[in-house]
Amino acid sequence: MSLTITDIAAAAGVSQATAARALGGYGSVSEKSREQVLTAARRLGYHRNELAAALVAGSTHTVGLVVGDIENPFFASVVRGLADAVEVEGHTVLLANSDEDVVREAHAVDALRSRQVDGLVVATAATDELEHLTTAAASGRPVILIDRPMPDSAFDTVTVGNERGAAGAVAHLIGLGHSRIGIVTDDPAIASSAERLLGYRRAHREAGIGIDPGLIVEGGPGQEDGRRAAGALLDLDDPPTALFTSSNLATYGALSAIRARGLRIPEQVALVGFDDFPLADVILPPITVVSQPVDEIGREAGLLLLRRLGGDEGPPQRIELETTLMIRSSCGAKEAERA
Amino acid sequence: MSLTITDIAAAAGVSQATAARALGGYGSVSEKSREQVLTAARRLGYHRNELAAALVAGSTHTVGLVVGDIENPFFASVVRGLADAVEVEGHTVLLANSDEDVVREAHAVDALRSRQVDGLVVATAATDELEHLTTAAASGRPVILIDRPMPDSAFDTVTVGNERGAAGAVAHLIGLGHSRIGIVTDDPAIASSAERLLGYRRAHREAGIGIDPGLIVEGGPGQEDGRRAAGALLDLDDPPTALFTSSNLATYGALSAIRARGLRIPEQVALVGFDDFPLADVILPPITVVSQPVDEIGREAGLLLLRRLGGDEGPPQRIELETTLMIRSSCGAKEAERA
DNA sequence: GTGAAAGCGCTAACAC
DNA sequence: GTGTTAGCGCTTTCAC
Repeated sequence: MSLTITDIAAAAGVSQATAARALGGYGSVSEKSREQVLTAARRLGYHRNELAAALVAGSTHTVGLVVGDIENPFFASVVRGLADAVEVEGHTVLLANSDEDVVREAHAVDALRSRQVDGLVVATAATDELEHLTTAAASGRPVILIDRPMPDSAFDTVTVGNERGAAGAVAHLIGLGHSRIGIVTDDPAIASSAERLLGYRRAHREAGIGIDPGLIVEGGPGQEDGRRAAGALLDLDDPPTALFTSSNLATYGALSAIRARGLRIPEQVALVGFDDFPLADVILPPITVVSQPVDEIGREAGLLLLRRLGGDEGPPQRIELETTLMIRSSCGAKEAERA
Repeated sequence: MSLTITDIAAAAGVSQATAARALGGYGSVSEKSREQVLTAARRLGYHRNELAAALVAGSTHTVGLVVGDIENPFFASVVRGLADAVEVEGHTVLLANSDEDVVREAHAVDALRSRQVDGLVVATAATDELEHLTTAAASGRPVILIDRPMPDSAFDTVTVGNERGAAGAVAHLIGLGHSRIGIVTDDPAIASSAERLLGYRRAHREAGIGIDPGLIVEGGPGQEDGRRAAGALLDLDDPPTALFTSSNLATYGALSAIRARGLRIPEQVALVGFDDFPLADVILPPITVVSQPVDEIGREAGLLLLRRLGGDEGPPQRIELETTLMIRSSCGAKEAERA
């Protein structure tokens, strides 16, 4: 259907192998035949079939990425970071959504593997049923886990300091005088969410403040989950004076719940979110967040993957990136208090 | 390296061809050998190599998508819509960013084509140099253009009623008493942006209001461009009383410029944006926007692509989706005025 | 229904 | 430096 190397070889008057060498840039070809082949290729509009090349060479120059939801700005940035990082080496990203569902994730991994991706980057929704990931890794393809830590696994991971970041945010709230702080968690089965809850607890412990279990509410992956959870917190008889939301969509939901009740931020309820988001510094009031180096997560995963593809056989890497507390105005911190 | 059909065939005690038929679900296989093959495959953990299959069958079950910027929520939703639509038929999305640059776009198209995608969906940054797209289409692979109309081309397109939508938004502003309305355009070379400007003009014309050319400012693809452009408008000696922003990132930028100047919306400056965005209805004040059916754009493109892949040889389709004016509070419209 | 054999477009030995 | 010859893992005739 399309032109093949053989067509170009014929047009250039050389053998198929020589044409392949000239086109592929490997082996040795005389300047003369090189030119002839390249000219013929250009003239006829030849397009290389990477598939055929991959079938024999064993590399598709394609990396698979599985995210929970591409519409989540966090993942969008991860995609961007990964794409930018691997693109410079000629790789392209095959994308799949899991909708935070382990079964769909396994399907996605399968779909990507069957397309022979060189490696896989996945923000897994799994906690224990890692079989689809271990078998993928066992097949010899590097698998890099992002965002959600996997302490006892042999996978390379790129994560952020969830516990430390969360603890810092909650400590900030406590420092501002809050002692009843509600937390809207993500799905607690997701390790990053669990770690953020750990940070919440640690900050309380270190400040010598007890935790009212009723102030810990389980959200979920979507904005609506966050809205519901934050709403439940705000509707308590003795509501918290501050909210800590465990993900950007949870923050969206909390914002929505707060607005729906006509509450003023930070006077009536303070708010800190984990993960920065577009407009966070533009809306009124600007929202204080624990900012994650989102692009960098994707970039580091891409770089690590590239290293693995380059033959790095070292022990599992656990890259942990730092978060930054971006103090804006949603907690009532005065300019002077911003360290 | 990985298991092949031949391995399974051997394990099942049948020929490679029979195993392939059982595994591929084509041709005719007896119930007995079928079972044997499938069992062996499951037991050994066989994974089909789609590449090899694609090489002979001619379909990779992969569609290419080129967007300007995956971090733009508009494109993120398009990706989601497309992925969901094609996934049900077993296709996967190969994603590439163009950064709104025609050269990078051409590279992206090349990268996707060489990976033998079955079809291409692209939000092209091109206006006249369509060669990379026409040659792609000429190669027999369906190419669907989204978001940006291409009136004189032979491509299938999925767009929205840009002019109508923009005109409606501006008419809304005029109806509220505004006569000095600034517009922050996207790159005017992009057809959708040009159409939105046309809508802006038409609304003025139909209302019998003259346009001050100084009120038309060119933005760009990013938030920063919008901020700069909106800022220029606001800093005019005789600034507009209302702003119409031509894209969501332009709206972000305008919001930022407005906040930086401490202006109140809508009292000191009204605002309508083209394209809805997360939090638009949650921030204060909620922002009036021309909402596009974003998921549907991707979905329709996916469905159309699937139809083309299914053999539909009909004339170029031009699907134009409707926008909706979401009246919120950023223009000062009273509840009563909301039709 | 099943097997043998050819071939998709390419890379990679291996001779010359 | 260049051509010949094998495959990569699969689908697809074509006999049987």
